[in-house]
Amino acid sequence: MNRFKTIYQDLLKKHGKQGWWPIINSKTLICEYHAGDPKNDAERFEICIGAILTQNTSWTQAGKALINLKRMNALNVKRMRRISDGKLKEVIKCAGYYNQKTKKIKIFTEFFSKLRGQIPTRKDLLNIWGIGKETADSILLYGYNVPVFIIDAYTKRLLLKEGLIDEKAGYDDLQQLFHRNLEKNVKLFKEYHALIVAEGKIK
DNA sequence: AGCCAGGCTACCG
DNA sequence: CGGTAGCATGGC
Repeated sequence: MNRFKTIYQDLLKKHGKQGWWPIINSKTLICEYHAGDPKNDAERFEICIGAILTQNTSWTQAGKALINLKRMNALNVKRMRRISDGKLKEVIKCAGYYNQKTKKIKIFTEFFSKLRGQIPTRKDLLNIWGIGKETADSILLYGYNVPVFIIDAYTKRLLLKEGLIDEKAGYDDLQQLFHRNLEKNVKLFKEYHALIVAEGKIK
């Protein structure tokens, strides 16, 4: 049993199942965690927009912005295209960086519409303005069930604390560590990343 | 009253 | 190339 697996088991024991990615319940307009795979393109689009909104922002704030969009029925390509930049800025304001995020969402929406149900490649995602490694990997893992391990600030802090990396390790270094020490299992990757965030939050 | 939040881009040397 | 300022609001 390697260290990466025991850390996972410890975190699972401590925090319980997280069930990411949260999806808005259409009736209650509440973000729910049920750990199901995305059922359709609408849910995938919602996950992608949520991933952009939560960049360097707490999910509490990103979720509010997402619900605002859901309430005005703008969480689909057709409506998102029609909404003005000014209006979009207004409703996502609570998630911060609203000028940049408006531009990112608009650009991403065009990309998404051209996918027509296909799974995007990581390379294509990274070529989109506003989509970096963490956002791309979040979209792939939670939106499309592609087994890529997501690295974030919490992940680095955790591995540093465990003495498994040094300070100068970068995103790709950390990702390789997880890929080499765990079986490529989508459910495991989803839950593990969520648990790392849960652990990171409480301090 | 600061500091931080589930990053990314642009620009600097 | 690696390093870093700027983006912005809300919660604590």
